[in-house]
Amino acid sequence: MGVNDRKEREKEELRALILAAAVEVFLQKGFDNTSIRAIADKIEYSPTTIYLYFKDKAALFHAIHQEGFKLMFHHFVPLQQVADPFERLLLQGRYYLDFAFQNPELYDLMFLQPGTMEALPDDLEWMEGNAAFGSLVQNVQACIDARIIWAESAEVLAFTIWASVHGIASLQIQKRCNKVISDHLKPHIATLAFEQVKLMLKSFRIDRVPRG
Amino acid sequence: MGVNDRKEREKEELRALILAAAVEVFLQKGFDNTSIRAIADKIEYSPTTIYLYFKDKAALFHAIHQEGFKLMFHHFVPLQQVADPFERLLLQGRYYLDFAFQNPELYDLMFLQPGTMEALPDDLEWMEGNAAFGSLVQNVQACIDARIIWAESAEVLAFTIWASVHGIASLQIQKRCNKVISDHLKPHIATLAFEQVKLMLKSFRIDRVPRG
DNA sequence: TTGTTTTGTTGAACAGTGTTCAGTATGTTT
DNA sequence: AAACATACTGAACACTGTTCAACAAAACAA
Repeated sequence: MGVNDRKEREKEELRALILAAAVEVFLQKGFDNTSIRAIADKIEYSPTTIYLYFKDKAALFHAIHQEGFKLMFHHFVPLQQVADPFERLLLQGRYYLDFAFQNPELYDLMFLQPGTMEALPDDLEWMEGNAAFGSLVQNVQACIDARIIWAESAEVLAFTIWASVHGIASLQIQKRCNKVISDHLKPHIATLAFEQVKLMLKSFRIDRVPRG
Repeated sequence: MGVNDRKEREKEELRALILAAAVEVFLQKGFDNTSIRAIADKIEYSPTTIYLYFKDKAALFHAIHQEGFKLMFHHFVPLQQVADPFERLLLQGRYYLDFAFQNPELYDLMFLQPGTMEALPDDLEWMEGNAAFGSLVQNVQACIDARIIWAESAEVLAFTIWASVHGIASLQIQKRCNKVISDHLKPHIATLAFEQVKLMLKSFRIDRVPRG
């Protein structure tokens, strides 16, 4: 049935078109101002049509959130070229922050908007998040195996690291930094952020020496 | 002019009544489901009336956010009894996490919702945030002065600490933890969180010794 | 080539939202 | 008692997400 094949292809294309328009509107107008009608207008379809390809608005946003992870993984590709585990861990921190600062709206959707998580049922897995966190755990484990870092549990340490980096990204993106940090520090928040990550990661090294 | 005094008092009372109802609805129904009409219904006033006491919905939420900080400062009062600077710092981390875990909706409004910050004009200060962060900087500075901790800048280190703690709270409240962390760790996230804070703060101590 | 059925799309409507403005009703002052 | 000021509200506007009956076109059957 060549006809069905073509139809399926067309259906997939329209879905992709809707998703692309949704991403565009989302990045341009932000989370709160992204309406189904605005997306429909952009591709010159009726708002009703969108509901034939996505269950509801939450499902559509979940699809955008998946696109965000695709972009993030693409951002992480160069890491595989780095042989030294600790260097790789450091660089992963830097890339993570880079991604967050360069794509604040996407980062917000991926890690901050609660609605995005409530969209997927309780028993269903958060595949994208697991994959991202899993790669961090792996890198931490590599550092432990190479006796560069000591930790009881790679997962717990990975979580600590993730929380720290995410905390910085979150405070910046949610605009809590600019209102609290001294003026002379503001221009350097991005570099400051990475310095913090370096400092933290180094504090877990076995060979670290006391300061002072 | 006893009449004007009374009127002013009544006006203040109604404002407080609206705010109290707003907090109640907000804590009960969550951010997205808190509507002006629902608040108006609760106190049996017209929705229009609310606009006589608050410029718009953002201003109302900003007032709720201020209430949240009042509660948080109240939560922090016992800290003043702790003489040892490092103990005080540790305890501040614990109390911060306690507050976040016990009042997830309020914490969300105070530190995560971006709209709350956009409500106050650019040139205006974020008083509540500055006060909270300021007290952290003070405690860090006290540790530095007592030569318990070493740091180039108390402010930068305070920011690092805040980011770490906030990161944990954020991941938990935005429900990113449960989808990523192993099942056997989930019941202990609260204690785990504080262990992380302890670990991190201890890593800044001058007298710390290398592990392994 | 007809008639039938399936498929893709939509206009109109519903219930809800934040917000505004003309009007009312009440209390205070002259 | 008349004039004024104040506090409040009903109705409306322009949005929002979502649904459902209607419709056109394409695919299939005869």
